[in-house]
Amino acid sequence: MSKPSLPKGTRDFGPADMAKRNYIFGTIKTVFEKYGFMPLETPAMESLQTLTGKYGEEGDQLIFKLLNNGDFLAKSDKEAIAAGDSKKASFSISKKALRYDLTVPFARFVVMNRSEIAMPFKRYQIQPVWRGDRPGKGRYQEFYQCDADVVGSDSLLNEADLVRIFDEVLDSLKLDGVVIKLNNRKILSGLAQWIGKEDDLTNLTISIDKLDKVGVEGVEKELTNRGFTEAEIDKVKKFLSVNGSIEDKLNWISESLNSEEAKKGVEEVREIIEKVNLTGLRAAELELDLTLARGLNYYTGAIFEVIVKDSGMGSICGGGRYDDLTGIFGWQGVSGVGISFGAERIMDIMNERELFPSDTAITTQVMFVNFGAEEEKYCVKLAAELRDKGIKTEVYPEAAKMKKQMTYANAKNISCVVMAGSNEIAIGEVRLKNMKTSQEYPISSPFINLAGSINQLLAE
RNA sequence: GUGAUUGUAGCUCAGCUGGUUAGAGUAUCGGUUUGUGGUACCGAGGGUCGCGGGUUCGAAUCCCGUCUUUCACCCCA
Repeated sequence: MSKPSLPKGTRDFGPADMAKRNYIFGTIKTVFEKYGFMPLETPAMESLQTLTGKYGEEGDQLIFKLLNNGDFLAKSDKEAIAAGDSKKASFSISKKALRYDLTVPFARFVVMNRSEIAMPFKRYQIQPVWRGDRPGKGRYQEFYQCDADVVGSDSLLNEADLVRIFDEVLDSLKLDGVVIKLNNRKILSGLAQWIGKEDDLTNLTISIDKLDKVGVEGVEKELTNRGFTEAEIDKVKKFLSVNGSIEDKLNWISESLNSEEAKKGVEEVREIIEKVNLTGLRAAELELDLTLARGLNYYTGAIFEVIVKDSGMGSICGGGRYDDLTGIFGWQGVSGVGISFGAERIMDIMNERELFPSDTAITTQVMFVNFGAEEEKYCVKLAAELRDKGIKTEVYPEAAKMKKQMTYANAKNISCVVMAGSNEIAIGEVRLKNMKTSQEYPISSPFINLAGSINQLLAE
């Protein structure tokens, strides 16, 4: 019991991990800001009331609730406890909970600040969220989301910009084989109408969404289990088998589905693609994937998902348009569209492909060997000079054995070591050692020349 | 939430069907080398064998519970 440990599904981020995370987050942030998004942060905890009921039955159970401070038992709902009603009882002992995603706190923020916000409002938010889910590979109870949303604008220019953001971020990170998948919820509603199941859109989309995982037979089985008839399933299969160019697919839908809703979806897709094509994309491929459904029910228009070919990984980004984001907080009719980057998965792929530049790791560039009290004074002054010139510098803090100091420099991957002992100081020079090649150079007038020599050496 | 799986030194792992003082490699520290790291040799420290209970003369080893890890399903980022 004496050894400390982390709670399940959480991690520490050491200096090496932090360097990588900062690199990814920095890239995302830069691109978001380039497109006019502004930063927002909300508290780690929200009122339990704000969060419950927003994520469905299952989601509610995954919310981390915070116990009230003080004598919470005194004010607890004894009846509910006696009756074994955990859910009811929990409200009497918990008023706050950790945020479960960034979208609901954002909606809360928009509603609370509606008089001050200039619409359309574009914000981005990069913060951790918490879910009491069972952890697994690439799944944690605490993880970061990187969201960008636009609310208060129905224009499809927003969708096109978000597609460009996907492209620009992932291209900046040097990821190859990026495919941005696009679909429209209205097309899926049209499909549901066509087969006469407009009331059962949820079951339909959940089943279709699994296509790339379980294949056509799997989807067939899913639909059967969810109470679809053979005739209905045949229509779904026909829909799933449509292929060809984007234009071919869109034409098939307009002609075959005979649904106003679907036609509207087709028009939206055409317009988004047209607007994206005004500039084109740097590297990513834009694809119309009619089977893309995404589990989240609140999407009402465009939906996006981004994958990396040959990564063996699911989607790394997602997003879509939702009408009425703020309706749950009593402000109807505010439409929004947003995207989210899956930073952990992006990091996994980049690690696998070794895409992190070597200089992302933050380390000292120069270390001064400490020979004793007098020499130390000299080195501290010289080190200050180097720091003023932007060189990451440290003086070894004690006059330990040289071997120990060199081992430290080596372990920390410091590329230059400066030695200034009494002999060198007496004749007005220091020795600069290149740790990669073991070569040493005498530097005279170090207060003038040392920084230049180091920069030259670091540039090699 | 369901079914499996894992836990022994800082790290990676041995430890046969229960039997004295639980091992190795690596890392750390010290020395060979008191102004020179990444190689070599010598030596040292470091473990309530995940935690709790049970069976037994005796448990790292068997049984039960619990926590943690990993994997599939469910769901998701």
